[in-house]
Amino acid sequence: MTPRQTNPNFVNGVPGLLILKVLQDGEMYGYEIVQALRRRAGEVMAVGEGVVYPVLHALERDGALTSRRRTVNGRARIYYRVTAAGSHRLAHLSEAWTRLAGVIQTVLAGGEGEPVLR
Amino acid sequence: MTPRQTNPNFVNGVPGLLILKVLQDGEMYGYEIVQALRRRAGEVMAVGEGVVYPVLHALERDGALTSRRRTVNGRARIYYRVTAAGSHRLAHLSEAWTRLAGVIQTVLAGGEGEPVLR
DNA sequence: TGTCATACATCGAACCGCGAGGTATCATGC
DNA sequence: GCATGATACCTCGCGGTTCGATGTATGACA
Repeated sequence: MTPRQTNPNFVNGVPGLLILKVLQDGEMYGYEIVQALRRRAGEVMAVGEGVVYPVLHALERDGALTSRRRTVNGRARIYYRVTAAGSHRLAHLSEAWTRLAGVIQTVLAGGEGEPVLR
Repeated sequence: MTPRQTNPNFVNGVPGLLILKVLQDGEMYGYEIVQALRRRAGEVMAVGEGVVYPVLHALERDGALTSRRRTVNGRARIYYRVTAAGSHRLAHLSEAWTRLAGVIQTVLAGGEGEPVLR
C-alpha cells in the first residue's frame, strides 16, 4: 500500500493515470472506460477489463473516485466520478509522467555523452 | 521467459532501454552506467545498482550485449558493448517507447472526449 | 434458441524494480 | 597501521503491477 517513495512509482501506474484523465471529462462506467481507452490508445496498448476494474476499485478505495449505481436498459452500471482529491492526484501523476517522459526523451535524443544543458 | 506478447512489456523495461542507449555511445562498465544515468536522469528517477547489474546480465544473456573484463588501477571492471542484435533491439524499444509516450501524451492533452484526429 | 454485445467481477501467474546487504580493492587522512 | 570513503562488482527477496483467463448475468436480435 505504501506507494514506494523512491521513484514515483517509476513508470507504472499509467492505467490509473489514463483512467483518471478520461473520467475528468465526466462521469463514466467501467465498461465505457474500457471502450474509450481502446478507442484512444488501443493501437499501442491494451487496457482491458482485467486492468480497469481493479484500478477503479483501488482509486475509489483511495478516495480519488466516488461511484453510484444506476440501471440503464435493465443493466446495472457503476458510474465513477473524480473527487477533488482525485483531481489533485491526476495533476500530480500527470506532471510526474510528463517529467519522466521528458527525461527519457532527453536521454534517447542525446547523441553524445554530455547532458543537453551544459 | 516468454516476454508477454500482448503489451510491449507495457511501460516497463525502461531501464534496459536507457542502458542500451547510453552504451550506444561506446563501451562502458556497470558502475559507470549507474553514474551516467544518475547524472542524466537522477533528478527524476533513480536507476541504482540493484537495477543496472541484473539488467546488464539479462541483456548479455539475450545477446544484446557482450562483455570483457579489464583491470584498471588494480580494479576489475566489466565493460559492455552493444551487439548488432542489441542495436536492433534498441531501435525497436526506442520506437515503441516513443509511440507509447505519444499516445499517452495525446490522451493527457485531449481535453474532450473525441480523439484528436477526426 | 443461440449468439453476441453489454456490464460487472476476481484470481493467479508472470514480471519488474529496487532497497538492502554483501564482498573486495584502492586512496586518503590521521 | 587503521578507519573511512569511493570504486566496483554482485544477489536476494519483498512489494507492487499488469493482464489473460474465466465467470456471471442481462438484453437484443435473428
